[in-house]
Amino acid sequence: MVRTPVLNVATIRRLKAFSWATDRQVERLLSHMRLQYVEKRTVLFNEGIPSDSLYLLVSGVAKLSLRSPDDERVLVSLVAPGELFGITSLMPGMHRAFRSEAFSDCWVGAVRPEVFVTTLLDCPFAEFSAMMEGTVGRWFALLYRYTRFQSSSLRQKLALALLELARKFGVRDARGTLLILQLTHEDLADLVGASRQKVTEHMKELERQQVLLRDRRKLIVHPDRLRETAGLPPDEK
Amino acid sequence: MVRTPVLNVATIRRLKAFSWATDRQVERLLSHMRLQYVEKRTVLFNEGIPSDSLYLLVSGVAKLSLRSPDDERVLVSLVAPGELFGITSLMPGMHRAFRSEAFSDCWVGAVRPEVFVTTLLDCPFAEFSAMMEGTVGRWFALLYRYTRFQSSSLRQKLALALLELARKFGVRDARGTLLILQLTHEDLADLVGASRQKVTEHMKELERQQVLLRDRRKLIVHPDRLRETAGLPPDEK
DNA sequence: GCTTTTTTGTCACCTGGGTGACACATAGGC
DNA sequence: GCCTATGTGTCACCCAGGTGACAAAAAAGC
Repeated sequence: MVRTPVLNVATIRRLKAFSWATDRQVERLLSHMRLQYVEKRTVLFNEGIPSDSLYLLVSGVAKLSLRSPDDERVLVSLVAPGELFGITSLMPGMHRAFRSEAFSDCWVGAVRPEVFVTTLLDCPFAEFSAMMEGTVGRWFALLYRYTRFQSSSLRQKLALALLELARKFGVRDARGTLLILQLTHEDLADLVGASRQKVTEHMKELERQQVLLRDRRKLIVHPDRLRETAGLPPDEK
Repeated sequence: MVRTPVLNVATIRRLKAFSWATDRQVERLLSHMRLQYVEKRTVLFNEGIPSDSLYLLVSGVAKLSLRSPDDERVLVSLVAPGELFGITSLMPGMHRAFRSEAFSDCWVGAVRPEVFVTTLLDCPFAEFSAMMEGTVGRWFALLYRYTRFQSSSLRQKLALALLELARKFGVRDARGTLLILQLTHEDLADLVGASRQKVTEHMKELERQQVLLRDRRKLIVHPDRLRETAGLPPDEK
């Protein structure tokens, strides 16, 4: 039998994440928090599902991970008691980036992100959320790329990096997506953490496979084929 | 001679980052924005310095990078026109995580983060900022670790990962910092993106070098020595 | 245009870390 | 306590990608 932990205002206020909140705020937040016991190895949420709750780890250890195309597991982070997680729920329309499961038996508190924000900050959730997207959205995208890098070959990393560049700097063109950027192979090498020479080799190979082509020093890429070589599902939207 | 770009309310509102703001808000923000021309290769800010401005890239391309201990450069991200960057300024007391320089000639707008937040969200900056730290702070720490991973050997990655774990799960102990966590070598391998076998080898070696020791299945680490093997400066605070 | 500098392409060679395989140690389960 | 499952330690072998070196091609200066 497991004893429900005591979750009172004083306990919460001791956490770094809430040290600046008033008693009233913490009280209100607590009244909206659903506390649940999660047994070791149980999955709390999976990658890709809509992100509609914010979690507070009360006790135990939680784990954020992802499964790469070739089924390698990447352990992104271990969550310590007192930490908030499931943070994608603070950005509009986001899906879970990582899978979360209990690394040990845990007590977890869940709140709706709207309640969390309006309680602690009293400003409309929609605005806060849009603000987050416009500011830390990039961090998130970067984190996503780097976690994927973890279990990728150089070729896949290049494809991943080029996809990101195409999203940011690409314009439609008869032959594909034109990157309006003068990138040297050395820049690409620094971006994917590889040597200049190997990048040259792989870029040549990608050209041969018609995944991309070059017009003088401008790149024209084919996003669909890039997704394929990166080992991603064939376009999500 | 370079012509100053036109920066009016209509232009700004077309950007994704501000699409949800009112004309009044954008107007007010613009009146507080210092516009500057930055020539290619010029450094806008360096890693480690206090973070007191938020930037909007008006035109051109900016670059976020970092220099690892062994002087390898890591290109973290290229910033496209319309994007905000220098986002650490939204978290309390943070220093710049990356160096930013102009990848091409750029026009850049700078605002104080307080003005940015209070104008667009009308809630006190201190609260917003504390909120950011408690929520996306972890993302930031992760991003930081992953960018460092980029140019590290397995040994260094392990040291980096163990340092992070020590910060989260460590308690002082006569012999060092005890990790209150049952971690298998496989967990560590997933965390640093390596094979279980090599992790075993390196852990043994780190034990031999007295960087860490094991008491049954609990780890006791020596943060100073870990920093050293990770190639970090000898403790920042 | 010509010259200098920067990029690209391609070698041959080396090494860190992945893989598979297996013996041994440890920790739970009951 | 014994048995089984899980974790650790250590091989021998292989390969992706790093390194250095150099030639050819493009760009940039002037």
